[in-house]
Amino acid sequence: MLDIKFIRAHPDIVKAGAKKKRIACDIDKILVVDKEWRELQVEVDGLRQEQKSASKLIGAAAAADRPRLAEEQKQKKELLKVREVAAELKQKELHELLLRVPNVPAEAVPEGRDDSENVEVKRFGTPKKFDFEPRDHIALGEAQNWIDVIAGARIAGSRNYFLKGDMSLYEGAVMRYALDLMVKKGFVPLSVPTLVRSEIMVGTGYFPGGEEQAYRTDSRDDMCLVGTAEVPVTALHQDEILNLADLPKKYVALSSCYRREAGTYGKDTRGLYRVHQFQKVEQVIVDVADAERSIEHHHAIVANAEEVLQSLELPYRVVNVCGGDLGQPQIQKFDIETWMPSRQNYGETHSASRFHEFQARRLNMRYRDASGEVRVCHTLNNTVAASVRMLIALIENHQRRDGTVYIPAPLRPYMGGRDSMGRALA
RNA sequence: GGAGAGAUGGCUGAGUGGCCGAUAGCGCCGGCUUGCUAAGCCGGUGUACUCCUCACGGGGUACCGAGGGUUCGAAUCCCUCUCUCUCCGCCA
Repeated sequence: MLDIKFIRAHPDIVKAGAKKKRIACDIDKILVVDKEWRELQVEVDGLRQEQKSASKLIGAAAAADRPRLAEEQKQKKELLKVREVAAELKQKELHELLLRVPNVPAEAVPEGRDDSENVEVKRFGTPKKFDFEPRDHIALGEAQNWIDVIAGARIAGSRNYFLKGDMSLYEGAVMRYALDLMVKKGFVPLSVPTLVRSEIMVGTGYFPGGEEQAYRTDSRDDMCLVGTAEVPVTALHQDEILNLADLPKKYVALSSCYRREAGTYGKDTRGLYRVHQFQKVEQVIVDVADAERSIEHHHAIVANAEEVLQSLELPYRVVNVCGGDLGQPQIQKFDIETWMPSRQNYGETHSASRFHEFQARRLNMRYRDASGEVRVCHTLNNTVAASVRMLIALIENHQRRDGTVYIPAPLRPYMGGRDSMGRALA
């Protein structure tokens, strides 16, 4: 959420930002509602003041006079009540409008309509040329009895799956490797709730707007399954005023992630590229409101993810996501796309977002700066490793002619020291 | 799931209808004092919104878990909800 004061002072910047993101947003209406609300609030405050001072006089008055004075005061309550209700409704209207104002994208965000206009900023490694016809992860997984999408669909519907045998272990290996790497870098590991209140989804910027993408329980509980550990981790310090000395907060969390993938029928239907549930290790940083530092953090969390991919010998590229492909909350986003032979293309495996104070303001997450002033924090996050997409990249890129799969060195300790898995196929 | 107790400022903890945005202690900040790793004394110390002011600063309103209600007036009384604790039951 943007600061209403910022919108008042710089409506043109906010409008230009929304335009760059291709998000419709009526800023002029917000300014009108804001003005109306403030006028009502001033009136209500004045009426309350009168009412309070009158009440004090009644308290001080002789007992005999009180009933008469109270009766007089009762008459005056009506106007106050009417104006209070009006001010409250107006404030609510303003708040709901503000929740939908997109964050202003950074200068460095390229212009563009959709992901086809994202700008590649880095490429690492070279897609391997196979001297045999490589299998895609499904063919390989089914042949090795590692993946069962038929059973997944039977048990849980389409876009669900079972990982079996070594693939189940391999998923754990990748996750644990990613987690351990981040802990070595000083990130504090967290185990988090994945079923959260709706207000947390609002606080992190997923609602309003993203309701269709989240699984929700029925009205008995009205809870939401998170699509990423970013949600509970970022919200950990909701409503707190943090100590400057404790910042930055760096967290890493492994969690299950749940996504409805509404509106994706017919897209990525084969295989495990787009699924409803997966495992992910996520990195989150909460720090002071300093744009330069946030940019440094942004580059650092991208570098952390690159380190994972490089050490696992996977070719990838980094793209600077264009305005039209940015979500409402981000000020800038870098996606990392890893080479996937079955797609003959790079596929998104990581997403590094910088939010400025957008999330922290919604979550009311603040800190006291060196001068004692209370300020809203900045937040960032990035994937470290997301399970099925990483597994796709790993087994497709590292497959051999005979159907066995090479295990990169960092994962071997987590796989009983083996450098290969799978049996030779005919 | 049943019964009971509770939720107050950074922390501890008073406060059962007006003198309470809130006693006190701790912590923190500033100053004074004493030559001795520390103590004492004095003062200050919440957040948000808003109005006035170029500004320094000042005024107003709201907030005692959340939301409603009663009342001229609510931290205090009533209702609902959330959370915490204790006991019982059930259970991974």
